[in-house]
Amino acid sequence: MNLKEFANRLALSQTTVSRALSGYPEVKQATRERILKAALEYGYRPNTSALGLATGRVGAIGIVLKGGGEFGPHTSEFMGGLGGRLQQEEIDILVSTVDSQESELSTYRRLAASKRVDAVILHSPFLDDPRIALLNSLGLPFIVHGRTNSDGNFGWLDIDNFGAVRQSTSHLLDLGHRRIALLNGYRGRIFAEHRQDGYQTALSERGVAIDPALCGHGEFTDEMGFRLMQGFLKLDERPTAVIAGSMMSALGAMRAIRIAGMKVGEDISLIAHDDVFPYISPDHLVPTLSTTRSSIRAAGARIGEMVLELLQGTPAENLREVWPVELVIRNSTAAVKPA
Amino acid sequence: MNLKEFANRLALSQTTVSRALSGYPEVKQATRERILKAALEYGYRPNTSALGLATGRVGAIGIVLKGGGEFGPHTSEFMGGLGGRLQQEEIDILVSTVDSQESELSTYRRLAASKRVDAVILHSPFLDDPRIALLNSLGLPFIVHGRTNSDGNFGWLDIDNFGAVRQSTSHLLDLGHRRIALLNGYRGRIFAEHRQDGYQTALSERGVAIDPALCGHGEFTDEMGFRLMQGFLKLDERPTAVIAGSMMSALGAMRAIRIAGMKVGEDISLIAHDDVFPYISPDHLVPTLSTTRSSIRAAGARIGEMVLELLQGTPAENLREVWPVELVIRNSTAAVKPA
DNA sequence: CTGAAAGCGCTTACAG
DNA sequence: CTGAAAGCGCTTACAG
Repeated sequence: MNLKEFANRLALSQTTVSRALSGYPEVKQATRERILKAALEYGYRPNTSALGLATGRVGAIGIVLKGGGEFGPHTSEFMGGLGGRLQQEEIDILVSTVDSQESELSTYRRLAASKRVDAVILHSPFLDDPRIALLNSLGLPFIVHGRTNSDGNFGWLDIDNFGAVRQSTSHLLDLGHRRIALLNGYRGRIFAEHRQDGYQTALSERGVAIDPALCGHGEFTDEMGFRLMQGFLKLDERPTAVIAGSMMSALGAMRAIRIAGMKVGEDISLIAHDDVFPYISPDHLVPTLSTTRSSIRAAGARIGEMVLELLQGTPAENLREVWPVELVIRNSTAAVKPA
Repeated sequence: MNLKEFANRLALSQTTVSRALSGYPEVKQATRERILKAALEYGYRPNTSALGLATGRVGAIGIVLKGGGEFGPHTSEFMGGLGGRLQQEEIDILVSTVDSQESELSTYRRLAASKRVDAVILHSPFLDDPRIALLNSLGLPFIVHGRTNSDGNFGWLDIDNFGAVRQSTSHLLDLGHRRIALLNGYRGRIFAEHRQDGYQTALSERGVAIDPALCGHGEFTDEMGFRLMQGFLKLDERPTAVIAGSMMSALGAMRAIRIAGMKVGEDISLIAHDDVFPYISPDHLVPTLSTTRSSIRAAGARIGEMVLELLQGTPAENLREVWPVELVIRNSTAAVKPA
């Protein structure tokens, strides 16, 4: 059923019906109520394409994901939060899959030229990120999940990765550890750089030298945590403590430690960054896992809100947030064992 | 830039330009080439909303996810495959988040009434699924990932869950196991019922009684695998073998087994269903893990293709596939230890 | 092979 | 408070 037919049934003009449905003030209360009730009854909804043509707004927010690796648990949780917030305004998420950086850029061009979305969300930014300049030149509104050094006036939300790892490293130093390994993301990604900085800052503050052999880089998966940890354990002088970038890498690291015949929280201390996955809680591991905690789902929800604010006219420079990260001590961390 | 302006620059009519871009045959080859080249140069793309209004096709496929639990690794992999296939036709995935069965149904009504998508993908069907009847009555084309007993003419793709678990159970029986536990999904979901049937059939074939205490139900997560396995290990007569529903539950089960001081592949045999996650390979576990294998990413890609075929007019009854599942023996399965 | 024009289903200035 | 009509940017029957 389209507006014409729906208005006819009510013996009203399309104008009045449209205004009532859009919440415009100049409709008599009684008329509005009658229209709203009928819309529910007949299941009338404006055609999105027509609405998009007439208003320029399509009610969808875009996110571009690399088919290979970016459909993971972090993205899922983030999208759960994002979608949950957008759902309240009946805005959907448009996911475009790409297989390379190049096709990611051309996808933004496509989305902008065809006016397929009202805004996009950029994630996992690099130190200097070409996507920023592109989106600005396309005039496609966006919010960045993370930060970047790239020029441009845009909103973003990031967690304090620097502070998180600085805290966890300091805590391990307090416990007497000096050989502390870091399971980090790939270099070039801002969050990984920030974590590296936090790690190095904490070590430098105590005059502990940095050993590059203790810095691993990879995806935040069980398998990568396992493999990197196995590498650490093979070192002549193995670490006595590890900081894992995610719950997934922590699980992998714990497997490697156990298989090597050692105990987490006794032979090796472990702190993980916890993005708060509903299906894997640090309290239910054995031993319970000390973590730096920040809900990526909550970040997704807040970014959804920021996009809505952006589209309502809030200037991008007012949409910038750094979320603090909390260190939660549990049983996976202990004083270093005397040699 | 819109069509009018683009056509003006080329000194052609909108009609000719539109036809050239849509690949209609009645355009002179030279003209078409000139238009295609210019479109690339100027970055012209038809406005999706206008296209949607004019043609009734919007170039997006919908999928509705429950915000709570359905944004997980299985969904991610599936969507990676789906998106990868649809991307080739520049079709995007529209994700709508909901928080209940009820709001899922009303979301399908919204998507249909507002013509927001060309088709939807239904997943994790129940034995008798109200969504089927709704989508049929809405006239919204759809493909089901999984099967259902619900009436209605629709296409679907499913893996042979019955055969998979029947095979793994039989193999464990061949190895002399009689106490075999099953980490299954929630009852009511078709795939879980099929797996249960495969399990029971294999046991019955050998005259082995079914012990309900050995049948666990839950999400396919590390944590759920861990907790259910801990429960099994506390039984007076513990299982000597376990079939895990996913790699995630297998990892959790392995943790529980190790923490209990036992060895996988010696004290307890383990077979997992492997949906083939790129970041967790059964060959890299210790011990390597025997699995029943079927790529959920490949299923996503094929379902993307099936949706495209459906939209091109292939009758739904020609779009039905059951994929066989392969049992791969590795080192986590061994003959039962003499008591 | 090419073009002028109607129509897709809305919103929104403008008029009353 | 309500309505007639232009316009958003395409596609496509119809005419040539």
